[in-house]
Amino acid sequence: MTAATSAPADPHSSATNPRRRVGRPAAAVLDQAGITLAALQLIGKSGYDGFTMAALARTLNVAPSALYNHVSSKRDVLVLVQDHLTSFVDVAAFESGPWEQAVRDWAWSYRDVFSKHTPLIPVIAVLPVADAPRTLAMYEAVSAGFSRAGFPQERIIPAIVALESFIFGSAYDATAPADIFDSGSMASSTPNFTSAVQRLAEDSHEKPADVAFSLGLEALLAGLGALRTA
Amino acid sequence: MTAATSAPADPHSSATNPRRRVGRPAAAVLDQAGITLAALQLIGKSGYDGFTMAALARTLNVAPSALYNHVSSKRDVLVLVQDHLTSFVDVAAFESGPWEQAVRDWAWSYRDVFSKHTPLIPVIAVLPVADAPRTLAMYEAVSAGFSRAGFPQERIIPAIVALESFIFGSAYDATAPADIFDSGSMASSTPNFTSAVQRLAEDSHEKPADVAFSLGLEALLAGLGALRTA
DNA sequence: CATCATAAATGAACGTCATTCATTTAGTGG
DNA sequence: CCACTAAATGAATGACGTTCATTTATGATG
Repeated sequence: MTAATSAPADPHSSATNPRRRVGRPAAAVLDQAGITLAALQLIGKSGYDGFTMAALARTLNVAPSALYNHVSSKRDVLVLVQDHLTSFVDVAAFESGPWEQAVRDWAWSYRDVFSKHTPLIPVIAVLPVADAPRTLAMYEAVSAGFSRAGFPQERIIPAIVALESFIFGSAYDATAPADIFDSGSMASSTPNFTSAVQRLAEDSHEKPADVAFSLGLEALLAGLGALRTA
Repeated sequence: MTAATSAPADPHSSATNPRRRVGRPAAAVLDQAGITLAALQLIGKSGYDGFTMAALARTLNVAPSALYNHVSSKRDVLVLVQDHLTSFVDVAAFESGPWEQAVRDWAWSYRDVFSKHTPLIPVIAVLPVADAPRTLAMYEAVSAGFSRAGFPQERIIPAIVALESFIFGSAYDATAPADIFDSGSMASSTPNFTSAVQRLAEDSHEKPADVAFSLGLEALLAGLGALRTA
């Protein structure tokens, strides 16, 4: 039933793919950068459900086992993807702009990037920074910004971690279905909650996840900003 | 190699298990509550890696397929577990105490419960509240507390969502390895970050995750509290 | 130029899981 | 007493991640 079964003989066949060969190719077909880009494309096209080692190998015209010459596990690929995505997070304003706006830019872009990649969050959250150079570079830029803004050294990391925790949680929230708060048949037994949900729906035309993110971020900005020694 | 293989014949055998039978037993062996408790025990003993439908069935002296008469998928079991765990989250103070302390109690207990169950977070974050009655009850208690504390109706849900996002993200952070911020060989190229990490380690004797959680929570309390109309 | 170690690919296993299904059985309502 | 049905079995299925023996082109070495 599989493709391999229906085209059994002749591994040199150029009918299926002119570039397919056996043994070492003219130049290495694979490397980590190529795998990362292919993974990113595949995820974009098929989502994380369709993201399997077999599917990834297929887009690279390679056998699944070939991938293991360049990465040691699927998790490894996810780490590569994560680190690549981090380069799309906007830290520019930390170099010059005012602290509050820099954090705003950073936080919104960080959330937006990873709300499309929530399956990476369990990976990031526990990943030693040394394993992801671009992620480390992001932390350096952010830390520098906090330092310049007058934060006491020992508060910088906790403040960043707190913001990041909020961002990761919010990335999940941004993917929640619109009717997540519909209490259905139990509405009558939860009057306070139900009326709060209704009032939100009536009053606001923005996406609920954006309202919550904005509210929380501004609260954190105000609270954390108070730590600065001007 | 499996137990089934090594004890092939006679399903009525009482040697392996005196209670094992074929067909409908005197009373149903399984129900959702029993499955939930068994799942919780299994997770406690073997973690989420060891939590498989086969392992769950084994602890219940039942074939894996039998579970599917009571739940429709493994995810279903996770939802049941999640809802059960939610009953351990402390919402008592919302009924009487001052708002700030109620939120503190709630947030810390919420984080503590789910930091031991982070694989549930992707499930919770996207789960319609109607599918988890105890979770819905928690929201009702919290909403009531916010209402009583003088929050405008349309801000209650966003405020709760913001707090919850922070709590979920912090639950992940609480499980991170201690050396997560060790920048290793790249330390010299990230001076700001590295010195901030060092200063934190020197100054604080508490767990870094707790410092960050406290810092973020107090900032959110201050910022969100300002929304109240006394 | 011959040879040789090696990087890098293949494809055929494996083992683990969740899930499905035909079948069997034992209570229960008519 | 009988038909219905809830609830269990265990065998089968199909993904999927990963391993491994094997093969081969390539570049370095002599």
